[in-house]
Amino acid sequence: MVTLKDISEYCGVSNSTVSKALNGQKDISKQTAQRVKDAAQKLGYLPNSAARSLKTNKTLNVGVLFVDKTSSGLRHEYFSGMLESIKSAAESKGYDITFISRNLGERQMSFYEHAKYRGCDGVVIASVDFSNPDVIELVNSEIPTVTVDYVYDRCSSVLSDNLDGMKQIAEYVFSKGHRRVAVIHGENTSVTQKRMASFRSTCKRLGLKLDEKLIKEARYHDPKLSALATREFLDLEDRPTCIIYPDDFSFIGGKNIIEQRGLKVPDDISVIGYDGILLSQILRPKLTTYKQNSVEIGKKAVQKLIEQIEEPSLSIPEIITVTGKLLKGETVKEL
Amino acid sequence: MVTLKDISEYCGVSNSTVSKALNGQKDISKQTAQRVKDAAQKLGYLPNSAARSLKTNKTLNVGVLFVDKTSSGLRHEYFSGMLESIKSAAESKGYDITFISRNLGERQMSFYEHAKYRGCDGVVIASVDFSNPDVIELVNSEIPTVTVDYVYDRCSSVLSDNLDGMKQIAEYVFSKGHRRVAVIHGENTSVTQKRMASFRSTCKRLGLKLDEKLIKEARYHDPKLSALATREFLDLEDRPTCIIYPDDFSFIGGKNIIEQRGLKVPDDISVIGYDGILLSQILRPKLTTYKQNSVEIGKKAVQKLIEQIEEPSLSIPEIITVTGKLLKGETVKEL
DNA sequence: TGTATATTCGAAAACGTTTTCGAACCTTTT
DNA sequence: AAAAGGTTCGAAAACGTTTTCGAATATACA
Repeated sequence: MVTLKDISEYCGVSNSTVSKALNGQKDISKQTAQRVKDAAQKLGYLPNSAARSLKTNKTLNVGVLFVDKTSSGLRHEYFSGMLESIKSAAESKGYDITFISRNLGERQMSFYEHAKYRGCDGVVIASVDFSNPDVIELVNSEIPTVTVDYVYDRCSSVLSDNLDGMKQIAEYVFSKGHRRVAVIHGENTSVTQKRMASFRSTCKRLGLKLDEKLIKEARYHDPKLSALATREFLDLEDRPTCIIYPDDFSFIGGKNIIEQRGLKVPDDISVIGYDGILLSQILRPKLTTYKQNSVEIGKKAVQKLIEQIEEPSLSIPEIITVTGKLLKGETVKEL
Repeated sequence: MVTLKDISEYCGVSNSTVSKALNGQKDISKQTAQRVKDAAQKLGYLPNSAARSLKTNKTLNVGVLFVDKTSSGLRHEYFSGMLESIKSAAESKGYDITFISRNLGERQMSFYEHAKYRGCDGVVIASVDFSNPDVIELVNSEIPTVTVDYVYDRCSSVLSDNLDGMKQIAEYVFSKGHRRVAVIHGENTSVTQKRMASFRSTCKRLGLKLDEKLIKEARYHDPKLSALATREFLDLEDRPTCIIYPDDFSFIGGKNIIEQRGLKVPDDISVIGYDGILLSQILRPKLTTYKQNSVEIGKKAVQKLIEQIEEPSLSIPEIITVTGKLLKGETVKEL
């Protein structure tokens, strides 16, 4: 292994000079700095990150908390897309990313302990149970954190704009003349609450009264439950003219029931999804859906986190909202 | 920060005694060991991994090389599933995982340099361009590596059993009486070569001659290209009775064309996919497909890698093949 | 020329561990 | 009672950096 020492001996200068030259300190003359850099290049020097972070207490490493409670975690395109963008945003800033989990080998540890042990400079928290005490401990610790799609008091967060999403969906559907609009929503989370509040307020604003019978709970990313709800809707004597699904993937469950009944989308019934996954744009008829900007969300989360890490005094907790875009497909009929 | 020193002062013993007690060295008496452990617990001690790995040259950290050449990388369920299982397998052995990329901040570095800088004890390589010189450099370095779905000379690899996969598919299709069977395959990789070799040899073994016109190249995870190929097949005067797709997702492209022509699966034409993604089992009719065991693949890759890390002398390069399973759906008609 | 100021460098301490080796003590054996 | 062996512990070095502070030299100014 090539160390500072090798370079210093090669160049006939001291350890500190080499270190300073390589780190661009300006109390080293141009000439020696260049000489040192050339030697480093020639000898194939790589800094030892362990030694470096032992000294500096920085690791250039951010943790990612991604717990797959329903075990669909990374299989969900919203999250895998976000992860990719977290990864590339972090890389471009010189940070690596490491997954944070609850235990290492036999050793049981909390998320906080794990992050601290691994020396993460900060942690992005996404796709977890935000009521988990372990998560709360991490957020309240001295380690900078940014949450995605959930807001804690003293911690920055990046939110997909669920208010806008549902608003756009509702307005679009209503503008197409639909009045009996059913909604299948996900489990009771803050995301779901926002979407439903947005739906209700949009109805109210437009002076449309909504039928509580047309609202049913299912689960995100669970086509079976959405299929059940769809069946119940179709069984109503006064069935809805449009069904809003909790997400694109869940819609597939509903689609099966609809086709099984011999009904056609959108002629017999209109549907609309949420997420804008690749599949939604491949399906025919093309699915009308609200595309969440998971790439931007991941990017913003990392940017805010790194700002907090590098400028802790200047950076104040902030709530960043990322809006998506209504993708007008072919599944909502003009009435 | 609580360090060894704090514990040693608290207990009135030396640094080394504390270290040895916590690491279970046996030249420390039961009583003092327990006293030290209790103190560590009480003071909330966490070892400093940087200091530890500076000394030991181990990091308990494995790198994952996942380059999204087509940028569909982690969006592909095969890979996101594998990543999840890599993650949990590594965790259960006490290792964290870190993504390895080509550059950190402004600093350009090769994969090898990155892995070395970050001090990875080993690297799992998947979903990359295996002909990339940077990948080859890493594989030939002193850092233990395991590749997925590709074989290098002196490096262990874990392979999804593409020979078995295509064999099972072909045998099944032929057993259902199909004789004009079209194959759409992915870009020219070792995986594709294996699948096609398997298809050809199965034909030969069964004494069926295959029509080269019924073989077309598309790309993995690209429904548009598969749609094109499907159209060409359907335009043939003597069109195939069954189409084998490169993967389940690509099939959706073909499905659109088929339905657009007013044809029905499986009555008018049979189809079969590859991968066994969640979607395939939700679709109606349920897709017949070969489910690759991505979870097992990830797990085996990590196990082999850690074996290599911890027992370098005992561990010899090995090629591990993981078979999948034919999921008999409803898309292949009995002729 | 002498003094003040910049510039350039190096010695040494420090970060928190692990590990070697020897010292001290205790137990057993003869 | 002495020797031999085993057990338990600590001093100190080492891992590869960064950083402080002072020394030495060069430059500027009067």
